[in-house]
Amino acid sequence: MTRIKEVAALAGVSTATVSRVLNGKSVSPGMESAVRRAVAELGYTPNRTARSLRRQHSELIALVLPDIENPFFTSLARGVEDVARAAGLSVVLCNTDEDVDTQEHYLRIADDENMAGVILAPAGPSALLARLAERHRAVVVVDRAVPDDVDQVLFDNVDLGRRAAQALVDRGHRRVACITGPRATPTAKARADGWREALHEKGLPAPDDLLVYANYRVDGGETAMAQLLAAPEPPEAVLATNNLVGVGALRVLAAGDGPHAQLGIIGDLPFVTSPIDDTFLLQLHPREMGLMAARMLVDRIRGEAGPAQRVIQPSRPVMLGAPAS
Amino acid sequence: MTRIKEVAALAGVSTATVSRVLNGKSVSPGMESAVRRAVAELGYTPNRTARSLRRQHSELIALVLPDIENPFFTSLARGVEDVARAAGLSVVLCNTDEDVDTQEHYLRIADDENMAGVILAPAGPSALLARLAERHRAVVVVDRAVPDDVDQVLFDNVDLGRRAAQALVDRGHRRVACITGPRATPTAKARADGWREALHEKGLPAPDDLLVYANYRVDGGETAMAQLLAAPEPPEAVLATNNLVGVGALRVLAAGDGPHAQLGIIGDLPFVTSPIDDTFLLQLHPREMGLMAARMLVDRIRGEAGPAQRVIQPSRPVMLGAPAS
DNA sequence: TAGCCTCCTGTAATCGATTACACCGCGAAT
DNA sequence: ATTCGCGGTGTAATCGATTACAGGAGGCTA
Repeated sequence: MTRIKEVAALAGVSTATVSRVLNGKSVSPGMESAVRRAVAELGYTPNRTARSLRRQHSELIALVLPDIENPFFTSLARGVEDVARAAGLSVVLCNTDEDVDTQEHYLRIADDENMAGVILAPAGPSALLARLAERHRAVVVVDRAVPDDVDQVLFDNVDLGRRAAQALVDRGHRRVACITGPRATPTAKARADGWREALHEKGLPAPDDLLVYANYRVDGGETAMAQLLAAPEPPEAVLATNNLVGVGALRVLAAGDGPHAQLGIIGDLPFVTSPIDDTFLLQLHPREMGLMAARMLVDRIRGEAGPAQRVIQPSRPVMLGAPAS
Repeated sequence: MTRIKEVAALAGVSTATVSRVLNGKSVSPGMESAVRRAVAELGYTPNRTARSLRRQHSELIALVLPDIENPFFTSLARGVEDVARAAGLSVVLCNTDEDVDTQEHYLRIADDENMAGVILAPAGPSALLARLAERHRAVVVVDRAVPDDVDQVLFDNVDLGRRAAQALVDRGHRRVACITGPRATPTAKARADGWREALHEKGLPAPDDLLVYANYRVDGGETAMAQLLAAPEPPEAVLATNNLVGVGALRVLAAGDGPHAQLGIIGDLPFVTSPIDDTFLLQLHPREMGLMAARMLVDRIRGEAGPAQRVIQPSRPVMLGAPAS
């Protein structure tokens, strides 16, 4: 591989001058063109490890996600990637599998690699996160709130739950169930809280047997939906609070060997193949969330000061197909 | 952040000794325990940038993919990630969007960052790939063959196409269409070749109007399927040669306002929500492919010599639900 | 007891870039 | 004509680890 010394030798200048040309510092025109010619001839690109060591930060950002197989997070990753690429940064993708230790492991690596910044969708509370933020490393948290004083891009989860449940009630349903994520997940709890509030506001009961905590995956949605439909008095409508759970619920409905129920889903419904005319979708935009988070991160990396921001990402209610009679 | 000097000072030894303890070189028991105590007390972890510079390679591997939103590739990524993590490596995920220039850009970065290795699902021919391999950097190509002399993990695409088409013919269909990927994609062409061979072997015609080239995405499958079903003499069965195209085809069938056709899909059918009783699935295992590729890469990083390997990944035919009458 | 070998240990070189600092030359100001 | 200032340049320090090399202590052999 070519080194800066060889470029300097070929151009007949010092390494300092080569470096200055490549970093846009002022250099006399004659030398500049000599350097550029040498760079082109040798196909030189600077070694990023050496640069990172000297500059004390690399051109990498870490994107730490709970589940890279969930399309919600891959869309988010896509958004981050697009902004990062435009800013000359590369994305290191880390999968925590919802495990806090793994999360801490990757945050530590991000630190030890002198990465320029971190975007984290937390699997749980993190001690390292606060330390990173304190030493003013660029950090943005997405999707799930943390108490720390860092930039965050979030949904208003209570509001999401409320609006989705309201939409189902407004279609005339009185027994509206809710399938949400694990009890320990604040996001899941908040959306369920919204569901409960909406029912109460409409003067409807929200009994415990209409609320099911499931894992936030397809099989969780399947199990929960089957359980709800098998009840002595099945619900008229069901709210699934995330996209994978929604897919599971849709599968059970599509199998069609139980009572029917209208479905509401909070999420982005990727790769659905069944007709979903009668489904209410409160659409989230993970890609936009990723774009926003990455922009904020890039601003911080560029040195933007100021207090930590909390950005609430909007969502869009969509009715798919014709409403139920 | 803690530096090795501070650890050395606290333990009362030289930095060399600290480094040796951390890298498992022999050190006297007394010093070793003193160093370990100091490391624990300060919470020291070595700076990876400095280590990479000295060792001439980092603990990162690049995974360069054409489309991180395609579940096929996210499953593959998941497999790579699992092996990498176990080997102490982190994965840098790069999305080429099927663009060769972007691909070269990322390969160059992998080189400039002194990454330990690269796993590439090529969007097209690459000049850098050969150069990396020549300088015996660890490289593994997945999913799409390249002519270069590097390790590859592939499917036998002609065979996949043939077996899937055979299965549809064996169910009694005579007009079997094929939706494959872009004409320029060798994988797409190979699977279509297999389809053609199967029909010919069965003494059936494989006319051009039964072969549709689509983009390898959901909308490509939708358009192609709609086109096939709208033909004056629609096919009795349709083979979709990748999972996203299959999703698109399924959507059109599920909408149900055209003639019916039996579907065959080569892929891994993620997140499908419609009943797919009558669908033949030739199941691919991208996660296994990722595991295998990462294992081969790790072996190479550890210094394994020997000629470049070509591993053919198996697939499993699955009939979903009851066969058509 | 002298000579050698082994095993640790510390000092300093090294990886490859960026950049602080010193210095040089030239034009402007006095 | 001297001084000052300034833009441009090169030399060498620097980032933080790993590791080549030199040297010292101790055990073993002759």
